[in-house]
Amino acid sequence: MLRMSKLTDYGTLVLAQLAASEGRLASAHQVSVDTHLSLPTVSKLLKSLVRAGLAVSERGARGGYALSRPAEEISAAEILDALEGPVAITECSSASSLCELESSCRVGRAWQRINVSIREALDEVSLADLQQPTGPTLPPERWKNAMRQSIKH
Amino acid sequence: MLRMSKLTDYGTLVLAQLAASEGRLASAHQVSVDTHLSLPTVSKLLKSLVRAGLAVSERGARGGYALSRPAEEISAAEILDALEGPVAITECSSASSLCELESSCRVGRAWQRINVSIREALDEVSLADLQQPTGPTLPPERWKNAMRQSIKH
DNA sequence: GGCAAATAGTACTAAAATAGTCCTGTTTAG
DNA sequence: CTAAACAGGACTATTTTAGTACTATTTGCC
Repeated sequence: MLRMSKLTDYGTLVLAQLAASEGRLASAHQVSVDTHLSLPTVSKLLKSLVRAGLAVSERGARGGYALSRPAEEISAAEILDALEGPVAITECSSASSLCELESSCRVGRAWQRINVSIREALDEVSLADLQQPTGPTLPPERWKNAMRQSIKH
Repeated sequence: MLRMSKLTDYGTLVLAQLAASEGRLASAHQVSVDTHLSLPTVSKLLKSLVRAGLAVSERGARGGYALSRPAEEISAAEILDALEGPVAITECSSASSLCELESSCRVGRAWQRINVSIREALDEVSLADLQQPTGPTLPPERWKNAMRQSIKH
């Protein structure tokens, strides 16, 4: 269905929460309470985000997490990269013997072009945009459509 | 990793094969041989494609499959819709109680905006484009980059 | 110094989605 | 009437994902 995993979805909430905490450090526990996500899950996500460089941490008592950069400078593409690895529509059309067929390799390349388009779209949206939907809004009809699509199945 | 399923990848090969057969009907067996995919898998895919309206079938001896329309008129978006259901980055940010937090719902909406961008990208590429990579090609460096991304992990 | 509050890292389990196969039925040309 | 071919559904195995638990390390504070 070309969807991102739940963890990535949760991760966005966690990042949004950190963004809302401004300069202060937020503990995993605090984020867990604020987002209504379980502590182990939040903890796991925060660790990944630190490793990916989107968040910074301080250890010990009074420690916690914060964004490594302003929300405006964190793109949706980076969030996906951090939590599900690099965006890649196809897996290079599967290394197997298939690649001996020209047609298959051609197909693989074309999907890669699509991949680039998607990546560009993701690069243009920042965490700040994800928080504040006061940006350029779509006409109601299109919203409804998009919603219906995402709901059924 | 925001990738499409293997079946969708295979499905593209199958469609490309049908496109290559021009007006003639191709049997599932023939497509299986040409694409190097197993017969049951090809068969399953062709059935889905017919149900989705991308291919037409004729039953009985001498029956087989063909595209329902010229390859130029079949978009990548339709292929994904047919084989993995509607493209939807998030699942409406998961129906649960989370939606009571304003922040979460906001986040959900923003992902939907990204969703629309992706869909637009997918609408612009046709099956014919997927077959013939002689379209506007990207500079080598970008290709390499995209490749590296899709290979590792 | 020692305790409590934190993060870091890793390993494991359970659940869900995916891929792949098989079987049984129906259609149709020869 | 038989063989070739599609239609539909059910089932199994594999893989991925989600979620949890455990242990180690760091650091502030009394």
